[in-house]
Amino acid sequence: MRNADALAKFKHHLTAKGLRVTNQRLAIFDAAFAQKDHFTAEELLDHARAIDESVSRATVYRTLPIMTEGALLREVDIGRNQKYYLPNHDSSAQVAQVICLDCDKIFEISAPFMSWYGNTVSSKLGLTPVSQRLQVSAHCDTLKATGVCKHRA
Amino acid sequence: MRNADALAKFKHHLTAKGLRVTNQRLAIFDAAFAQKDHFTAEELLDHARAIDESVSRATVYRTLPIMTEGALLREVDIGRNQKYYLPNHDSSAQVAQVICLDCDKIFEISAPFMSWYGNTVSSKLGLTPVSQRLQVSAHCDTLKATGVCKHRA
DNA sequence: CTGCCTGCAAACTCTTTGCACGAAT
DNA sequence: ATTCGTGCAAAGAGTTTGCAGGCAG
Repeated sequence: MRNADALAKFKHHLTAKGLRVTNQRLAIFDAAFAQKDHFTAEELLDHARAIDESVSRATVYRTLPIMTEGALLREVDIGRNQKYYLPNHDSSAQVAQVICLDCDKIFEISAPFMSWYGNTVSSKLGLTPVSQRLQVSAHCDTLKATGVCKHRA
Repeated sequence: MRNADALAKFKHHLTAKGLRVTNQRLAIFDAAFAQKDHFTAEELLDHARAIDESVSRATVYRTLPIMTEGALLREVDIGRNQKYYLPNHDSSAQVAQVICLDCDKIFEISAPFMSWYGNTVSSKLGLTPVSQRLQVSAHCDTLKATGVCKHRA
């Protein structure tokens, strides 16, 4: 999804929900879609403020769930005390995360079989799956061998 | 693992680490292993205090990582703002969680294929897997049909 | 006796919320 | 003109930590 398409989708999502298209929300959108990697709420605030200085932390926190619900962002919770987000360029993709414990990098990996698993297990319990998470925490081989984690930016 | 075995393992883990066997730690252990289901730190505090009134919140929070590291408890993070724990009766088991969004119950499900997945994906990235999490969030079919979630205790 | 362990309360981090002002429709 | 959105600062939840006294080894 190109940013222009995503922007149109965002505006459509807002109006469809009876929400307003404000400069702050647009700045937050732009800041989010300029990121190449996962980001936190605080990082998003910094970047959004670089675009529109008036953006406040509260508005970032209020906008993130709106964008997540509209499938513009994906929320990634890896069991730390803060959540990570990333632009959702393909909302149909089933993805898992591999987290490098040495450099803290999060890799998004295609995992198409995940939904099969969720359906199988849930149906046995009389449940209908809504979402799934598959995460692998791992150590860096290169770090162990050479003392440097090759993934570190 | 029967509680007596677990208790021996706990004491052994403490002494092996140069940690002391205190009444508070034993009360926390007993409280944890008396639970039939997942519990939070706060719930554990309540139960531990029923055994030894002197147990403080701080000691519970300081003991939980010790027990987790010693494989006496398993820590389950389902992306809420608090962690859940449960006695780790079989530390070799690969388990996934199915979370009922209607009654908040957490089901532990055997998922022996998880390690295969972790190894496969990690090796491509030059990483060695340490741990894995597979979680399915789901809605209750019975609730939808009859208005009552049959899993609710 | 030594030094780890403890309870208390304050601190911390991330996130949410009440309020009065401001802006989108 | 209405009503929603906003920034600010305070509150909130869960967890961690500094300190002075207490108990295990």
